This record gives sequence, structure tokens and C-alpha cells, in this order.
Amino acid sequence: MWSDETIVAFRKALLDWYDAKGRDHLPWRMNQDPYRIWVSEIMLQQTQVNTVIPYFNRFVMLFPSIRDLAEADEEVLLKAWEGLGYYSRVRNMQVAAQQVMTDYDGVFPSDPAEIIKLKGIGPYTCGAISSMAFGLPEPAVDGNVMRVFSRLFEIGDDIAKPATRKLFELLVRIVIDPDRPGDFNQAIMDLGSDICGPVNPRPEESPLREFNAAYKNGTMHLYPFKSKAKKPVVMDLHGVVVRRGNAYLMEKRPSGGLLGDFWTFPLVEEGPEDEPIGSFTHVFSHRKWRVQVHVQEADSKRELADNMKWVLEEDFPEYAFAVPQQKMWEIVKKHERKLF
DNA sequence: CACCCGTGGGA
DNA sequence: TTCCCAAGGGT
Repeated sequence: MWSDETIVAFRKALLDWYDAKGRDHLPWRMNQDPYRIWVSEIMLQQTQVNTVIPYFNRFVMLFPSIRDLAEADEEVLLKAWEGLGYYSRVRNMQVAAQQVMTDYDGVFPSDPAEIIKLKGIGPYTCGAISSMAFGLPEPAVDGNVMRVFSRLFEIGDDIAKPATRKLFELLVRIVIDPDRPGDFNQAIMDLGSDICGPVNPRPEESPLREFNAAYKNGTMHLYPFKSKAKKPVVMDLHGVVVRRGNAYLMEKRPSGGLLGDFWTFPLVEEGPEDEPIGSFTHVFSHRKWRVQVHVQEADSKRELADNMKWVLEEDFPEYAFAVPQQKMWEIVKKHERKLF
């Protein structure tokens, strides 16, 4: 491990670079409001900064306070998250907002031991909020931190394994700057998103090059080590768009699963005999859908299942449509235009 | 721990 | 096309 002198020099090199080259324009870095930092950190989970920015601005406009979030209508909430993916994030965040209202009198807790009790906040997000909003010297170990530190110290542990995170937390606790822990954590992530990125890193440009063991030893290509992810399982489905006048049959997906609680045109494994009007594929983390799209006029009135209803086309904007649903709808509209 | 949960972009 | 990637957490 480094000497105390090295640690002090490392902090200075990193934070000087951050002060000069860090991304100080990000909308959640305007101030240290724990609510805004919280929202941004949830959105940034597995999601890139450029994708998040417009969602973040809209979200804090729609729900300016923890109370607004706690009391929000579920469909409005989901609509605000439409297209971001990993929709349990926003549902968990609302549960957590309700926790803050009831358990902490509406004030976001400042103790990491309490913060981590909130739904949807795990070790990374707890550390990020603790350090950025409350100035506590807590590690916030994400993929960036593991990548940067694996190169700095030539650590070959598999960063895809959950247990590996703990090793990096120990390291960060040692080297984090106790005077500017939030800036320290963000500086590592800014560095990891560009100069020390996963592909084509430019260590010669890094403010940390003299501390980087892998760079100095010519072993950059070995770090970080990450085992391969499994390929998504392919599913062949039929999307059946049933029309009755200006209304369409919609089905609410079961809670908890993939795209849980979303309203969708019915999706079935055994499709109708008629020809599809189009098809598309959609790739999730662990599944790949190949969907053939059919249109049908409603047949004689049969009882609707509990999870189905007719929705007027003019009401579609009030519903959150996940991307596969949007793709189905695009195919239907394209088909209709072709008929004229 | 292994698996589940979205989406868009880049090589 | 296919692969990998991105500021993870819940179960």
C-alpha cells in the first residue's frame, strides 16, 4: 500500500484535475441538495450521463420535493421514467420517499446507516449521497471506481462478482480525501468516464499516471478483469393489436417481472394464423424478444380479463409505453399509412 | 451468490 | 450483426 505522502499527493493530483477539468456543469451538481443528488444517482444506475440529463431536469420539475414524489400518481411517475429502463428504480424511489416522510419527518437522513435502509439505495448510492450531500468520507464504488483502482493497483479480481466491490471499498476508505470526499468520488468517476474509460483509455493524459502501476508496468490491457455476461435468451412472441373503433385492447403486465405493471398490446407465444404486418426485435439484459405484430378487428364481445381494458388512442399519451410497445405502435401506424 | 431487471450508443 | 458498454439494487 502507498505511504502517507503518496496518498496526500494522490488526492491533490486528482482534485486539482477535477477542479480544472471536472464536469461542473451537470444539473445535479448545482448544489448539495440530497434530494437532487438522490434522484440523479438512481437515474445514473447503469445509465449514461447524456441519457439522464433531460430526464433529470423534467423529473425535478414534475416532482420538486420528496413529498411531491411520495404523493405522486403511479402512472404519472412511470410516465416521467418512460424510456429510461429498469423501471423498478422509480417505484422503489417512491417507496423510499414515503419512508422519508413517515420515518424521518420528511427530512432526508444524513446517517449512512439510515440512508441504506431506504428502498432502492444500496452500497454505491448510499456512499454517493453520504459523500456528495453530507460530506462524509464514504466510498461510492461503481464500475468506474473498480476500473480505475484495478489499474492503479493491478488488481485482477473479477469485477463482475459482487464480492469484489468490498475490496475496492477498503482501498477507497484509505485514500479518500476526508476534506472533500464528495469531490473525490466524483473525480474518480469523471476520470473513469473518459481518460480512464473501458475502451481506448489514455493513461498518458491522466493526472494519476505516476500512481498507475498498470500503466508504469505496461499491463493496462489486463485490467480490469471482467468475466463474460451470458447471452440473452431468445423468445418468439406475437403482439396482437386488437382494435374496436378508436379504442385498442390493452393488457396490464404482471407486477414484479419484465416491464411489470406496464399496459401493453397483448403479447402471446402462440400467435394468430393471419400474416403479421411487421416485426421487430428488442434486446433486454437477459432476454431478446422477436415479435411479430398482428392487427385484428375486435370479434364478438367476450368478457375482458381483469387485467385488460379498452384504451382510446387519444388517451395513449397518458400511458407509459416501454420501448417494445412503442415499436408495436409504430408498426401499426406505418401499416395504416400504407393502406391509403 | 446467481439471476433478474431496460435502453441506447459505439466499435 | 453482434458484441460490449454505462454512476446498481432486489431477491
